[in-house]
Amino acid sequence: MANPPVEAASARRQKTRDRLLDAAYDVFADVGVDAAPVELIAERAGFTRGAFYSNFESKSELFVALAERENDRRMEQVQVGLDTVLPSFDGQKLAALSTTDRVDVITGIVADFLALQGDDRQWCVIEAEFRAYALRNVEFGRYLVEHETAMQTQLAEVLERTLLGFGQRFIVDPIVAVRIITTAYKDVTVRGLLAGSDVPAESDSELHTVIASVVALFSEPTSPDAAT
Amino acid sequence: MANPPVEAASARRQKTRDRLLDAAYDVFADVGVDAAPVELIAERAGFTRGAFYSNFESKSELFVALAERENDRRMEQVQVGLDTVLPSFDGQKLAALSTTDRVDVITGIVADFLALQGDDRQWCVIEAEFRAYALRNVEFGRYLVEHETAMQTQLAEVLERTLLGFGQRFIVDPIVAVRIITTAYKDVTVRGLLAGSDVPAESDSELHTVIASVVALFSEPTSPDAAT
DNA sequence: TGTATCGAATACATTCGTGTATCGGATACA
DNA sequence: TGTATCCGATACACGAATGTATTCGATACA
Repeated sequence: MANPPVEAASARRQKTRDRLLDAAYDVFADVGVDAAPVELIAERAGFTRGAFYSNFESKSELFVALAERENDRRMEQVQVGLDTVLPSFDGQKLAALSTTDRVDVITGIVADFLALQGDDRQWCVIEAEFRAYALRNVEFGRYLVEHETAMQTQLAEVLERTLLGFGQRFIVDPIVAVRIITTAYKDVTVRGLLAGSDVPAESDSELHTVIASVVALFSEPTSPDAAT
Repeated sequence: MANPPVEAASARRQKTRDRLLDAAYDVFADVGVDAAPVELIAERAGFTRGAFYSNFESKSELFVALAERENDRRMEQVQVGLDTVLPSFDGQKLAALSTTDRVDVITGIVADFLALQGDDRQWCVIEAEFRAYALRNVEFGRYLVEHETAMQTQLAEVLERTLLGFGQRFIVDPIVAVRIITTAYKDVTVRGLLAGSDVPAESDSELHTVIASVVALFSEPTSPDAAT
């Protein structure tokens, strides 16, 4: 699944490849992967089918390439995002914050993280396509789980470090806590989209409840006397 | 969306309609909705395309009909399932159970409920298709949210009643708690499918953790002195 | 300036899916 | 037993999408 291009393509070639991938992203979000004609993708990129078949063997090859590009991008974004956000926390005296403020901090991190990971309409649609495809293709399924696990591991580390700043630590596998939070977040986001882009207020409060609860529940003071 | 057939079809007609829907269920799960040719559906039902077009105007009409049939079926299953399960609890002295046993009871109810709601491979694939389609079709999106909300409301009521048997009650909107549980459940189920039908043990324990935690966190004793 | 190469456009053959119009057989009913 | 009706099968016409083979233009390089 992770095959870097062996022969480095020319700059020009790379550019049209990218434009085709950009177009595919749009088209897939608009009409779905299966329903998307190669011609529409090429056309929206400003090319003809000739260019497409000169750059990709088939639509499925492009699909996989797109998945890898998008997933890699978001993984990078998350990593650099964390590198810039985290230092500003580590130095502070997080321990001095009130419980409410702590939850706000966590909520902020999670929201930032998940925004980096992508929460716009198009990406949600694409992700749904990925998921549906993955359920019908074992190899892609494994790849997707791997990617998602990597993302969740990232967030888990951040939360662990932040909790540590509070003098807290998880009492369950942090990745489980992260999964609860992220799936809840996705659920709220998607429901908002499905319902027709209203009820943003309710969504926010729901999210806050979830995050606050998970954090409160799954953590305990690090002071040794509180341990089981 | 909810248009019952005005003119009652003949028994024969209804039968072929059902067989076509059954076939569509399989085919959609196998190759996806968009990629499914009408011919394949008809053929797998033991008919030709002629029968299909005699019974449905188009594939999208069949798609909607299928969604409604499956959703309605599961809603019914859940309702009758609850009617048979609940009485056996209400009479018991649930309050006498230990905390661990209580969690087991809740977990059992949730597992039963979600199994009724459907957790086999095919249904998961179909649901993913529904979701992807819903994100591209406002009307269907609203319908789907409505259905899911109805299901969640059912489970919420059950859990509320059961907690009451424990002398507990939710301190947040029960439907929010239910959503956390169900999305976590779905997540675990789908990840299991994607990873290749192994790790069932790990999945179970993860689920148990989630359910136990949510229940423990979002409820409090009903005794008035414990209220905020 | 000439030439070779690379990359996208074009044209074409073909396959695939759709939808419709018509046919044929079974069933119901007199 | 005859006849009408219902319903699925068959045949056909059309459009859409694919993939490939070839052409054409631009850029790189001598």
